[in-house]
Amino acid sequence: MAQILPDDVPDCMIFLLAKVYQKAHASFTKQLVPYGLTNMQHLVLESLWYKPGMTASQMGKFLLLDKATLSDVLDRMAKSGWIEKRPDEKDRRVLSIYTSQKADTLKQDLIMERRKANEELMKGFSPEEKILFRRWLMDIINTD
Amino acid sequence: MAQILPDDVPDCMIFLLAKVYQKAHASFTKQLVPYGLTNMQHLVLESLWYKPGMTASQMGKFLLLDKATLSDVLDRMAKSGWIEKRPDEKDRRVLSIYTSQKADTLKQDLIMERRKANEELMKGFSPEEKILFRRWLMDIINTD
DNA sequence: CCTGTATTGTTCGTATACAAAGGAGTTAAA
DNA sequence: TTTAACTCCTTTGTATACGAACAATACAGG
Repeated sequence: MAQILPDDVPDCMIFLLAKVYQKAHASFTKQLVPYGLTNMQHLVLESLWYKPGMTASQMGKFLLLDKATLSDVLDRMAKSGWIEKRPDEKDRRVLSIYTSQKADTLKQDLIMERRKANEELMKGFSPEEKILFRRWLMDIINTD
Repeated sequence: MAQILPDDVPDCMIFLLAKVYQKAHASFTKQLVPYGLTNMQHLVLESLWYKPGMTASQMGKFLLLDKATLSDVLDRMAKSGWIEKRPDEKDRRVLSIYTSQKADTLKQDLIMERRKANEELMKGFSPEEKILFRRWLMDIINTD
């Protein structure tokens, strides 16, 4: 266990959160290289498996992401064959998003990779600590 | 307190960490608008107040940031007058970075803004919980 | 039916992020 | 002292992120 951060630096939770996320993100990114997926693209697939046929707008609300961000991500994923955008017949403004066959074939593997990433990240925590830590993160997100 | 995240979504710590960071980042970004600074630029200033005259390379190691990322950030900050890059006379590869007068004038205000952001983010936590939460974040960063 | 308002997704502009490659400078070893 | 290896910073290419402006569409009220 390397001591990367000294203890006497100015106390900044935003910095610590950025670094924890950076670490988790980098680790999961490496895990996903064999699949040719990014972290964000994996997240989109999981969200579609959770709620198939979501519109871009619904997905943005679900994943708390700006529509501009999502627009680019979905565009790349459609081009690389991970998802399909189907125009809605009732409302021609809307695109319903579906996972592709290619994505569905890898579903179990990809879900497993996420579980592995979770375990790796939290491996120093006891089961009780994991639950409390997760609870605290949810609390921060849901506060205000 | 709005319930943004339902409880039955797939368990993904990376997503939760991303959202917690996203929230903290967005909040601090708004706080910094009156100064014309970004979150990252504020971080660079704080690091320079902690260790004046750091080189870009040292700062990258200190802030755990890629040199390519930092190169752009420092360039923008030099152009907008927040920092000064001074070539090192001993080693001409190196640039020593110093805060500008303009930055130093606002030092106390800017440090106060960070403190305020910390408090706001952790306002639902007891003092003991804050300490434990911070400890856990540091542990994750320092593990491996 | 028609007009003002709201919503959906795209595009633009700016700022992170980081891998990889490149140019300039330094150092160590032969 | 020459060269191989290393270090520092920049540049390029790709992927997030998000505010703002926009075109197309939908809808509510008059």
